[in-house]
Amino acid sequence: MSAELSEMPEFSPRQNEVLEQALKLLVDGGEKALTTSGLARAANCSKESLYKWFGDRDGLLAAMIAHQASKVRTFERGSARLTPDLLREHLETFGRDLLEVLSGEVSLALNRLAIGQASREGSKLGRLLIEHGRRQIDRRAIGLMEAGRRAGLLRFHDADSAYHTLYGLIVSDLHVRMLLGEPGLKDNQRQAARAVDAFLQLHGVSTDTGGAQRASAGR
Amino acid sequence: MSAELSEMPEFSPRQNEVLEQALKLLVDGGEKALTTSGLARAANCSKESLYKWFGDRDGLLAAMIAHQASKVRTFERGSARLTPDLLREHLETFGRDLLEVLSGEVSLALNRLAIGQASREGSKLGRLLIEHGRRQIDRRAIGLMEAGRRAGLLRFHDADSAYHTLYGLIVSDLHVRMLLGEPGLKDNQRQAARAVDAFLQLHGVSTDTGGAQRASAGR
DNA sequence: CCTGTTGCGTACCGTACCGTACGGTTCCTA
DNA sequence: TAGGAACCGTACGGTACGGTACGCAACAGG
Repeated sequence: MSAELSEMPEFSPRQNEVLEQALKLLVDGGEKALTTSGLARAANCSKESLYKWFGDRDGLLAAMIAHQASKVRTFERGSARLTPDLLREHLETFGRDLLEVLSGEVSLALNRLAIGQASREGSKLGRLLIEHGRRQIDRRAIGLMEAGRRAGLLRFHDADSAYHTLYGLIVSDLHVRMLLGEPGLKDNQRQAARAVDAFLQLHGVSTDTGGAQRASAGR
Repeated sequence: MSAELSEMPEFSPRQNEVLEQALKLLVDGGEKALTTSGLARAANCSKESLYKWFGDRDGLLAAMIAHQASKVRTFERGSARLTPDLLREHLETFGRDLLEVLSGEVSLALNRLAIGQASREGSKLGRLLIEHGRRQIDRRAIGLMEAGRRAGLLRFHDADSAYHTLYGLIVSDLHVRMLLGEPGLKDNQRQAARAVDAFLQLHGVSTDTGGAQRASAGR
């Protein structure tokens, strides 16, 4: 689908290469490790080029976010005739993908960066990250919600609200904990399955999909 | 109750005064604004004293977390004979308090600080923050869970897991969004009520507490 | 009154980083 | 082949911060 293809600043291959190096530096060294000199050295380019291309250090950071977001395209499902089991499967896949993305090294590093800068500058990076990084996955989920309702499998007043419920059930406080440095889950699939069970118990139609509830073991 | 009164480093009144100033600087300037010189100037003390008292800049940050945590004592409810309505009320109060704490300026600033430092140094601050800032509130919630089960009002296999479900329903992605700079909710009470509704639908006993479900409007 | 302690104010040092400038090299184009 | 643009590597200036050292005032006890 790809309604509007976002403002497309898009960078040259060489610039993308540099941005990739920048992400690498950021991931395994934190913001402190991402210096213009260090990036120039690591990427075999000159500082002058960095400032010519990205204008500013903040411009570099914004470019990194745009670059990373451009890599995480999520496909809108063609959605061939939803069945209860198919809906559950799509929801679980969504949950697993969400956890996978949120626990990714690059995502964590960028979120840490934006959060660190959130105090000053009116949280420009934060808004950028929410816009670019979130819109895609939100769209996918809400599409799924409404497809489920159209198929008579889900029941809710507000798709956005239902989506936030699903999100909370899947992620809980895990995202913040990982941002603070705790390790992620061992089994994202299991967590997604449990969350979807609960979600369907809340918003699924009474004819439950495939055998009441599943196993629900401890965290 | 206050079982163990935590390791009690505890600081002198003068030191607490300085720590308070440090929090103030951190809150409305971010980490960049919290410099030793700036703190010395703002708190009318000398840098030498800062280093004598806290040893290090990281020591200062840790002291700030400990100091803030020492202010947020949460009372264990005496829990006089739980009724369904009382349980719901306690859960909603817990949810509102949780949202209130998480959206507090100081909490956000400290979380941002710890998250910014999470990459380097093995996320020492992050662990500190989770330990000091979270244990109290976790205890309170889990106590509530188990009291509810003992009274035959809640049904779950694992109190910890149920608590995380409640947490996710209450907070969803709001915490991260606020950390990124977005404003909080207008009505925490409403959000708490909706979360508790869903939670009781999942883990409450069939005899629902007072009239099926309440209103559930859009976010 | 003398002396030791505590803490304030400030000057200072080394370092690191942002941003710019300059010389040299490669590659494209006329 | 000549000219120019883009880029690399590096060096430099300005600034700011962490941490230390020194001078001085207030105050306690003998």
